[in-house]
Amino acid sequence: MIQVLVVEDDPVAADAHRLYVGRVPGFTVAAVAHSRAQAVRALERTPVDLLLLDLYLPDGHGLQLLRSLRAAGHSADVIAVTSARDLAVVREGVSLGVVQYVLKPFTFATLRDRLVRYAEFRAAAGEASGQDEVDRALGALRAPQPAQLPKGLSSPTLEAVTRALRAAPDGVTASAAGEELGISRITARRYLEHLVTVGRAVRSPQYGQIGRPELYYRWVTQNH
Amino acid sequence: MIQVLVVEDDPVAADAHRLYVGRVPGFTVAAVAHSRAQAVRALERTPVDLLLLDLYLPDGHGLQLLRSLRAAGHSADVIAVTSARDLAVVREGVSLGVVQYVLKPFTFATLRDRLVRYAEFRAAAGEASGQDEVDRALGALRAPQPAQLPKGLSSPTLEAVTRALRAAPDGVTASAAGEELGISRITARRYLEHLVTVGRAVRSPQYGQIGRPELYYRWVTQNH
DNA sequence: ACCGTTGCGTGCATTTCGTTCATCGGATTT
DNA sequence: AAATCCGATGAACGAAATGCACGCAACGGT
Repeated sequence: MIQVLVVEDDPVAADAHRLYVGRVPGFTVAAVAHSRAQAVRALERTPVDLLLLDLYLPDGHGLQLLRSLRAAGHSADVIAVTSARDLAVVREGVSLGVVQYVLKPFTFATLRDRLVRYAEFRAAAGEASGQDEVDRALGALRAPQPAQLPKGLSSPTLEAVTRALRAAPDGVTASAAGEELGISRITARRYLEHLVTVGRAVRSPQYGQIGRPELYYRWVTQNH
Repeated sequence: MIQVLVVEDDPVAADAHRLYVGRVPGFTVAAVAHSRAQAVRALERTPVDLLLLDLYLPDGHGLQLLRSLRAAGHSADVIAVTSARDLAVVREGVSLGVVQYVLKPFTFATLRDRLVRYAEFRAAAGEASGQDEVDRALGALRAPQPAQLPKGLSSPTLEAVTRALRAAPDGVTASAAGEELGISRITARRYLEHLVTVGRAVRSPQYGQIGRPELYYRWVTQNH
């Protein structure tokens, strides 16, 4: 369970953040702080893995808090949650170890996405076999999430494909999905691939027969 | 011009890094340090935007240097250049503001790619209009290194074979690997041979029974 | 020296993938 | 109302990844 410290001066927003984090499986809110001083105290009292940090605090800037944190040797990770849109602040944050930067106002889906990505990154352990594995671990953090449906995809078809995929516990091939839905293999593949890039499906080759292996798409159950 | 401090104990490697960085337009080597102490002195003398930091130093770990750097309020960015493959170190580095992680040994193309991406990220300025723009700035640091596989090889299969190989401390034959993964001996052999040419595996014949000796493939743990 | 045995290595058939391009219908503009 | 554009789909066509078949190489035994 990842212990989270929510740092946010606005009581209403702080409460919302607390609720949001609590709704994401694998995360718990260890404490809520409304100022820099409170955050420091909370960090002394309880072990914290992750800070959800607003940058505008009544008694100082969030980056200052972060700097003193690092100076004290604390290595908690940080997701900056702020309305600061200055890219210089983003850069500064990165050099202080900010792993994600979420602009206010944000939806629950956005925050959840970032938290899940962070959990993925955090779960990486052991030895990396090569550069690619290291890159994948880092990439989990920084891959942007395309909010809207890419060009060429329509939501009714996406829903149909999603339904067909979820109904098949052992996965489906693009051809099978297409045949079942009365659409072409090409279209089915487009939507299945979309689901893969969004992280809702995984694909794995199925060997055995002669010829090129078939690609099976499987729905990935979101919750832990 | 981005001022770079190369920190690397091995004089040969340090020189190579110096030359590499110098060859990338927009980057200049401000100084070269062969130890933690030298690095600290160099940082006091000259302004530095970016550290090319080896993590194994004769007088301390690179992450220690980084921690003291942050404590001093220095906000230079860091690209870790090391043979340390422990993903825990990668995580620790991220929380200290490491923006890129390049495994040794690396080619000039790899380093150049990372430097160019970093320059892109650094060039971002002004106000972000929305979350997507922030994500794009951060995404510049992400490395979608396609890791160009030779024709005829697919990455899922390669991963599967790699896993099977790493799981067998005494090595495997192509036939055994194939049977375990549900692929043919031929395919297994293809991927194992690829791993040999890339240097991640070695093969050695196993005599003893009647007939032609079996070829055992063994994972090679790559340290320093 | 020869022979049987066993597994390696490669040309080739096979099947599917992935991409480019044309089509079609609806929305938007003139 | 005509013309135009754009977004979604499918057809066709290489290319790609795999397994089969077969020849050959490397060993122990006689």
